[in-house]
Amino acid sequence: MIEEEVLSSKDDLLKLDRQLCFALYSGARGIIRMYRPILEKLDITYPQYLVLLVLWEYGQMNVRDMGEKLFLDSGTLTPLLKRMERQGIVLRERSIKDERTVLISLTDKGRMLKEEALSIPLQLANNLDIDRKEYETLMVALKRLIAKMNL
Amino acid sequence: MIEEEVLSSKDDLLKLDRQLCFALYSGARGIIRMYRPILEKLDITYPQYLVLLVLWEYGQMNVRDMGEKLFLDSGTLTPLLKRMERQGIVLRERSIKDERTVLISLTDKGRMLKEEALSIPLQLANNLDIDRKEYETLMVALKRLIAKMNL
DNA sequence: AGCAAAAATATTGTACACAATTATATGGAG
DNA sequence: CTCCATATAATTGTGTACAATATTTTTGCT
Repeated sequence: MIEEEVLSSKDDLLKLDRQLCFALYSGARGIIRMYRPILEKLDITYPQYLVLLVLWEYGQMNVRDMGEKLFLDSGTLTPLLKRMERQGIVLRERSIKDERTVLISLTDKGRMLKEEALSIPLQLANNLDIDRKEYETLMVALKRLIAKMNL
Repeated sequence: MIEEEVLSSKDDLLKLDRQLCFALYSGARGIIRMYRPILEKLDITYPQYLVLLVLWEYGQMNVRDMGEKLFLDSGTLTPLLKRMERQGIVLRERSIKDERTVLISLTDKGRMLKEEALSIPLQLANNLDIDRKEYETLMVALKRLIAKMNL
């Protein structure tokens, strides 16, 4: 009996239930799923929402800096930003100072979306039924983890 | 001064730094990025690794049950499992009892991969430099959150 | 038995992610 | 001033995610 437990303990490390990464992975997908119906009303996806968050907070920015904020590369951002440009919520223009860079900025439509977005954080918090303390605890733990990764 | 702070507090809710979802999203991607070089040696991706974890733990299973374990639908799983079949690590066969279902099982190659995978959890824990306690705390918090989502 | 509804998987189409490569522009060494 | 290493985006190719739809099989009902 005891031997059996000892023997099985190595296998336990591979149980799905014990995987921190799977908890993160499914947690992220789950919460993005909760954003979906809300963001659909603004006709944007979650990664597009992240781009807007950055632009609302910092204003005009080139692709590289945007990528540093979101941990995304040009392979992901270029087509994503082109879609947002087609929808008329951002502008993409080559910098005159440095023709290598492309500056991303908000259109009036993009700026106006912020008004509609102001209520989103609260909606999410309500839907998740999470209190301020639990929120902060999880946030701190996640940031400690992220800090340890070589992003 | 005070007014300004009050006025800006609403905006703060939209700051990237305050988004639990972004922390989850980038944390998940960051940790999957740490798995990549390790899983590359086994010639599998992270979602494929999850499929193997399920099969190693539970044995043969149909697509629906696999999807319930991983929160993935057939639209994602079917092509993923076909790729794994081409690589010779799983078998896909229509059930005789119920021709609607497709049973997924491990090949010898798939079973043998488990031996190589046994060291992965420890490698990850080391690379992340996370201790048992912090690990458990984060795990509990994440599971509480996931339980509140309607997956 | 016969048939409509439900169940399981597959397919189609869109949108990320990301590695690897390409194309263009800049800046500095000689 | 020229050339070359570096920097920045874009492109290409592969692999997920997921909504919506289609296909096939089973089940429940009369």
